[in-house]
Amino acid sequence: MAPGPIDKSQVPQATVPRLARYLRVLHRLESEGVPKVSSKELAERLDANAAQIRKDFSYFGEFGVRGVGYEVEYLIDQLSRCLGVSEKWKVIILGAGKLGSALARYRGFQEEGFDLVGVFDSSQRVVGLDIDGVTVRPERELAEFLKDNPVDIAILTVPGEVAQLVADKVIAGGVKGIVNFAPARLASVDGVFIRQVDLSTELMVVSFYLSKECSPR
Amino acid sequence: MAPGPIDKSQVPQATVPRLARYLRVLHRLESEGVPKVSSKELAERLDANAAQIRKDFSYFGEFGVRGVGYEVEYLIDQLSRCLGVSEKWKVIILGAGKLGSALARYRGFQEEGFDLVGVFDSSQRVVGLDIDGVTVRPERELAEFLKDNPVDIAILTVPGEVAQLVADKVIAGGVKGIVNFAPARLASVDGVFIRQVDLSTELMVVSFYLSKECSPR
DNA sequence: CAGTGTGAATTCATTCACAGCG
DNA sequence: CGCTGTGAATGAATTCACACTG
Repeated sequence: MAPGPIDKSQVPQATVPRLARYLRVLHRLESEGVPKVSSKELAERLDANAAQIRKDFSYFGEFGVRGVGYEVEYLIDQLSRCLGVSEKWKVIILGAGKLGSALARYRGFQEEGFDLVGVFDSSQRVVGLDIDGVTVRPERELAEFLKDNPVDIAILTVPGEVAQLVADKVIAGGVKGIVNFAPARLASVDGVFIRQVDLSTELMVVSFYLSKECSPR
Repeated sequence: MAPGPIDKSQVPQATVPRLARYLRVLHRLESEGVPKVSSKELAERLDANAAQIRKDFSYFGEFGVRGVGYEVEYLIDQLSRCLGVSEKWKVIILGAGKLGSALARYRGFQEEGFDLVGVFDSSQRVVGLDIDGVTVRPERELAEFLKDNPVDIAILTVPGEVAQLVADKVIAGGVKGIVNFAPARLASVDGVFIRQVDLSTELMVVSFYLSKECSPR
């Protein structure tokens, strides 16, 4: 498989977040000094199906050695490249409330090729604050900032009512990817990838499975 | 359909988070004073497929009127009941770092039947702090707290290294649902529902779709 | 021979299309 | 008539099972 550049639209959508999880486990294995791993061992760590893991890899190439398994370091390199995390992405965070500043400090982002270059907020109360070395800027400077500093990805942690407004601004400024934590569906735009993350939905999913039955009426 | 209590294991897993999103849109419609809505109108608001929405509802009952549509208020009641959010769930948050306290303050949780009854942290630096009326308790008091105050759902916002440890403690204390924000897969336990939420995975998914191709080697 | 890579089989999810009802 | 509710058709994702290789 994979005799040349891969067409990403051929990769099942469900595969993509799994690749990220494989990568995390592999990093852990690497830090434990484990040199190689089989799909079966990976599957146990992830409680997943070994065939699923192999198939997921197969969309991108042949990364293993038959009868042996996968070399951890090599597999990390390959998956990182496939996921695009070996490139350096410029990221900004819109909204420096609790969630925004939690994300700004989150180490996982910085470690995986995401370079936080700005945090913006419209409230005077937080503008000027320093979050782990990044100063919170006033939102009215956003458009100008984007002119001078091309940004790839915007993380939206603004209130739902202004999410679409802010999204429009960053898209106008050339941002090509958005992770939206605001509880508001954003209008889709050609050439811009939008990922919706819904914290309260997660709680409701848990409550669904906890409430034992659902008697009608 | 649905002549009696519904068997939740019959409901497609993909349906559950969608119900939560339907509910949010319906609440918005309600606050706009809209009395009824068709599956087509809902679909437009959500950019989803109208048949999908009707089918999702059909797992739980017949909520609409043929030729007319759905009464907004009635539908909210029904879906809330199906999702279990009309029950009152006792929730604790483990880990009062930035993310934990962001979630503690998040209004959406409180509004939808989730009652935050405690926040715990192991660090002296945050124990005793007040987060919107809830005091951060020392984690060593967790087991005792759970004995006196039954808790349904635990939100884990602790570092990945201690996530399993903390999860074991809350499960021992009778918690039946966990939303885990720590980047660590938790061992599954019978009778305990665990939902993994992965913030850095979301960023990687975006980076995947942004990086235009993935040339091998 | 152990473990990958992958067609084929299966399961799960979405969408279509229309009968049936208010 | 218009819109729901739902079997049937399609499509996507997962799992099986085994040929193949180092």
